[in-house]
Amino acid sequence: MQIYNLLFERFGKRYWWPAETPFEVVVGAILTQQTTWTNVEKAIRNLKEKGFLELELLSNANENEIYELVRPAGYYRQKTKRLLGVARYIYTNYGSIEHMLNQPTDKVRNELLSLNGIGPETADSILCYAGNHLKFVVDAYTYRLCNRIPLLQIGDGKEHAWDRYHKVQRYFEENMPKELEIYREYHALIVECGKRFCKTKPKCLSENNSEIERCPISEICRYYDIFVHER
DNA sequence: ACCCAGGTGGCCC
DNA sequence: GGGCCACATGGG
Repeated sequence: MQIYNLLFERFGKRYWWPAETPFEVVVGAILTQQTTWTNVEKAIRNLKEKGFLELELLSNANENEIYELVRPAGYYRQKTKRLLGVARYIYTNYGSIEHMLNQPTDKVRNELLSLNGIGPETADSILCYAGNHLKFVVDAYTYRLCNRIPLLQIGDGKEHAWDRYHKVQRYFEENMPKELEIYREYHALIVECGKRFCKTKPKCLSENNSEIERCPISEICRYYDIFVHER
């Protein structure tokens, strides 16, 4: 939790997830896969203008009328299909995302995971930010943080991706308060820190010294008396 | 002209 | 059950 505090002091409250409704979280979670949020915002804006952030309308939509709206978010054909598939599932089985989320965590999670286009990170994002479920979201930045501190050496490879995901998730969940606000802010703080300092080339651990001084990961390492060297 | 982004699923051996 | 690869746009 010292890590959380250090990140919080540095970046402050993030107010995640940036969305007006739970269903918008679902849409955003799918669109943001392997894509920058600024591109996702454009697609969300397009969908919102046409009213497609409303479940019934989206689930009755045709792929061809969605393609162009989703295009700025990249992978637009694939994401359109996934969006429609998920919307149709929720609409026909529950009528609303809130109704679907109003069930035990594990049941919703397994159901989400069975849908095409929803893997562990997307499922947990929906549970944590659209619902009120205590599920910590793990992403690429979380792995990098674990590796670089080093907190939980986990590697960067794609092998055993699911095992690795749940290993990291369990580690965080076992070591943090069971509070929704902390779950939400912590992941958001890791993303913010990652966007600035944890690119694939570890800027914070190399190049100029002023960046090293300003990098919270360096502070964290200093706090834990871990010697950080070039890698 | 590269490289990368808040992943996921499918196919091949 | 791994190890690759397609998916695609926009910004640094």
